[in-house]
Amino acid sequence: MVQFVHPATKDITLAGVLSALADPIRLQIVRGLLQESGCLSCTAASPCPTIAKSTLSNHFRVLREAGLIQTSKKGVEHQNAVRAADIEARFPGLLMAILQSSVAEAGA
Amino acid sequence: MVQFVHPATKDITLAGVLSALADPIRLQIVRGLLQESGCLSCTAASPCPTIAKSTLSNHFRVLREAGLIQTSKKGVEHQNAVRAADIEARFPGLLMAILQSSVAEAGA
DNA sequence: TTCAATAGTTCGGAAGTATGGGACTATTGA
DNA sequence: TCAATAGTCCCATACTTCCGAACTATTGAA
Repeated sequence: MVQFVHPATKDITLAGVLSALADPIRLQIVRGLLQESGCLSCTAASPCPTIAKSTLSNHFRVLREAGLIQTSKKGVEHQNAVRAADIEARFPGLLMAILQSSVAEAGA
Repeated sequence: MVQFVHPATKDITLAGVLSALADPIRLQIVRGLLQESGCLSCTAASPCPTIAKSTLSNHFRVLREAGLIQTSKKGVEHQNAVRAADIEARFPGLLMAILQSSVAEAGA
């Protein structure tokens, strides 16, 4: 049975998006989610295995509250997906610009 | 006599840019600087007169360290300018996307 | 049904960060 | 030389972030 949990924020704010993605770990989580067809459990989406579970949970909470991801629960796992369409509707071009900058930085 | 002070960061990082602009006051400072032909003193660029001088000074330090602005000293005032070309060279499209999102948010 | 395993959340303390008041520096103009 | 102005520096308080430990919820097996 799949059910939505932790309903994501209704109103996505710019400050929320920027401060959420200002953290390199959260940015990598979002990048990972978009690459992997957009659905991963929390631990699977972790960019670094040494991060404490509680810290990771906190990062996902921040991403949810910023309206960047939506989480549904399937069995014991949580499935996380980027709300790409909602973000694009609210702030056209923003997410892509940030992700491209992230690629540019990694490539440098 | 004009002289450069507080040399701005050499390497502009994405995390630095995002966390600097995640603060609404700093984002408004950058918007204000770009509107007013890009040069304003610290107090003139303050979006809100009730902010403490020390807090404002701190915001400008963050913007400088993120590489977003350059500060030169002319007499008793500091002149601040957005390093638009440097930012564009490092992260094409990023600053414009953020500023347009800011306008979109304010208009909503 | 009971028990263990797994996935996340919540709590609390330690460490880091932001805010603003007051003292300080530097420049100008009287 | 003195007062005024623009910013910076320092410090105390308040707020965040990180992690370990305890907790909840779901599944699957004995």
